[in-house]
Amino acid sequence: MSILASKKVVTRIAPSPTGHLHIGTARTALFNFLYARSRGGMFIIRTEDTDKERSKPEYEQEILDGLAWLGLEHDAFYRQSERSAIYRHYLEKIISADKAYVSREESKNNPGTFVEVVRLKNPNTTITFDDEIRGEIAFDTTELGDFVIARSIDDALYHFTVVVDDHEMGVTHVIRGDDHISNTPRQILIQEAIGATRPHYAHLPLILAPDRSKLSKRHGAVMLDEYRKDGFLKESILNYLMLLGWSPATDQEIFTIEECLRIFDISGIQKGGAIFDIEKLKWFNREYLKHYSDDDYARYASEAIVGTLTTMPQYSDERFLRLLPTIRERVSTSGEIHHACRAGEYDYFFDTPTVSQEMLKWKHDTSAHDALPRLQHVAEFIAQMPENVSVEEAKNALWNYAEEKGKGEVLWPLRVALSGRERSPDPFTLIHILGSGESYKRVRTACDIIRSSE
RNA sequence: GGCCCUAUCGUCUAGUGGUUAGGACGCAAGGUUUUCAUCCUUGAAGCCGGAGUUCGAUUCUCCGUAGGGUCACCA
Repeated sequence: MSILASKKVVTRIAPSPTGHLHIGTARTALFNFLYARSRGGMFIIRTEDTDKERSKPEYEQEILDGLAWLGLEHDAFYRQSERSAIYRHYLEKIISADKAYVSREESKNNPGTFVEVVRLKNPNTTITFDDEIRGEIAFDTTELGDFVIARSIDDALYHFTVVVDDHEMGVTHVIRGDDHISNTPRQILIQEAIGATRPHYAHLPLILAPDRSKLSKRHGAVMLDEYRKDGFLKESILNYLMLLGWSPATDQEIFTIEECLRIFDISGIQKGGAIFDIEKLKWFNREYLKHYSDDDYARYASEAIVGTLTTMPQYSDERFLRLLPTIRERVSTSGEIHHACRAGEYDYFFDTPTVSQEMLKWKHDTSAHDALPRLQHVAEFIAQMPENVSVEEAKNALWNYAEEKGKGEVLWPLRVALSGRERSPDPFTLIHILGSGESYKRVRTACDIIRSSE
């Protein structure tokens, strides 16, 4: 093993706190985290806040919170705004080595005023680097010219600070988005000027919108926080992001973070960009939610329901707890529960529904009156059930009668009488959730409605 | 436009110089003790195009085409 290969791996995520935590930043962080951790290395977070105008502390906080929520723990944290002395040191060093120079010119930001920017002396060579994902990439740097690396001796710019920091922090692997490929040659030029060793580069394919352009706000939710608020679990997000642009070369799709750590390798990273598919993310979320205990799911769901129902069920409300399995098999996220509640989807479990005659008909060419004797009979069965009747008990009590009279003839009007809806869980489940007393009342009400039309 | 990158079902992907090109999401049909959902089964759906190398290219090479990224005193 060579000296270089045995060197401790150091990776970093270098977000600029100029906006919310983007889902793509989260994925880049994940890959950096996995690569470092799977090799016993270090994972650094470095806030690149050299743009004083656009950088905001609250964005930095959100980024840190988001990554912590995902469980991507870092070994070190740096803030570029606190490192200007270091940048100045390197700037002075390369200026005196005649590899960069101060140039007095008219400010582009403030026309009319003059500033002393620092420009790198471009040796005008062709830079070739080996990308771990794409192989060899060559650039002719002539067209870059003597580009600006600092607004002033005390105010270094992005390309310069990145190179100095990666060098100072011993970063061995720069794993970042595809959009940085064209930045790489100029950063290598700076490395050579300050005498830094070149790190390994791995440029990740971008996360794309459905139209194959770079995923951005106009495509909908791109912030990690939005998914978090919608009730996506960190496990689902991590698992989905992991498989977006990376493959283990097996059919396995569900991974714990420990498994990811064991099998992750750069060689499995795709070259082409990957479209973000919310449907697949939802599927992952359902999968992970399946492992929740009833109690955990109750907590998860009740948070989404707060304030959405006309009659607010308490966490301890028995009826609400009995309803949960039904909700669970119908939604992917707590956000969906929230929307369904707001749309009144679950109101009939807590408030008496309005039952229409038309809907009580099993077949359109029949009359609602045909349902009357069935419902009256069913009401008698229900009257004999215990209040906390189970789904099985309800079914056993009614099944023979339903078979005898025709399942649709009995079960359809019963289900409508209980729910007031075209679509709902089956009547036995409804009786169980509502309780036999409430169920009896609703069936009697439906009978009254039919009679009142005569 | 210059430079750079990419190309297997709609989407995420596996894979090979000779395969019935595999899986997952989604979709469709059928079934699971009426509807919805769940679950099960089945199905439709793909190698961007053209040359070249080769006995044989989805796979290798070149050229197109398409898409994307990037061209700041932002990061």
